[in-house]
Amino acid sequence: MRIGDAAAAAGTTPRALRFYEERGLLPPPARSASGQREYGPAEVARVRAIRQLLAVGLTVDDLVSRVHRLDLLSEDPPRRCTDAPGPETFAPVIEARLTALDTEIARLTALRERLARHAATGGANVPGEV
Amino acid sequence: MRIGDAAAAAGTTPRALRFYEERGLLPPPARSASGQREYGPAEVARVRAIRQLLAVGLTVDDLVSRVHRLDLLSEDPPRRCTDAPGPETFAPVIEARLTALDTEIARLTALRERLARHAATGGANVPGEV
DNA sequence: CTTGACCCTGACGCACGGGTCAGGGGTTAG
DNA sequence: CTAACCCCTGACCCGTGCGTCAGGGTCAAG
Repeated sequence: MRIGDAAAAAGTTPRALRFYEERGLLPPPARSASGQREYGPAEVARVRAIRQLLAVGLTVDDLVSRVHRLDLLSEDPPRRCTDAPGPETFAPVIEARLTALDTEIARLTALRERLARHAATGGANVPGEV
Repeated sequence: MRIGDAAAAAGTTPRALRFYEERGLLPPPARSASGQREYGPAEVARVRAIRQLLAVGLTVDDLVSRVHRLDLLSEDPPRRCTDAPGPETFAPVIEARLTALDTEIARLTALRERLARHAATGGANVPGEV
């Protein structure tokens, strides 16, 4: 499978695949004699796993730090009783991400409050920063 | 007053003042013979107004679109019964900003939910997008 | 006069996940 | 053989509000 089909199979674009590879999320794939990337079902599954984790709010760097666990997620039967703790390995980054999200949500909510008050009062004074 | 003092008086930096000027939020100030910017109390007040609006969540572009109303806000006695509707003039952008904030908050909240579920279930499947 | 603090313009950096050329080569059906 | 489509690498673009050099003039005090 060449990059276009692999990307389509994983629900993304060739550019994204090259990007993941460049960032170290995908191992350098096999190349055809003329230098074109060749992908198999395993890499497509891995890309799916990457996309799920990204969609859920993790960043590329989060994944890079745990890249060695990505394979565990790409396998169809989630046999997570082998020896590795399975997806829980992502717990630390997920925790951190949750905290960051909470902080950001709180910040935006406070901002929203202030903006609403600002609109209501006519915008004279806002407490101020430092 | 030169730029450093003006910036300090407004609670910001020289770079920010040049930036506002470049973006059209501040009119080009008077210059000394040697080309240095000269500011008076009026511009400092205007910068304060700009900073308040930014702090409240509006963007520079929001302000640019209503730049002609900034002067009204910079005056000390909020005489908003002259002829212009006063700060309410910012209502449209504030509305838009509130909507944008709500959307963003909702997005992050949903993300947080998904991430939390992902962590709880062990990260097997996330519904997916298109 | 010299020093140190301030000012000038112009231009790149940042965080994020790719999008979008540009210029050149591979591949395959008709 | 050729059109039409795919792939390659390298490099710039987006949005936000400035921060931070770089290289060079200006100003006030000692």
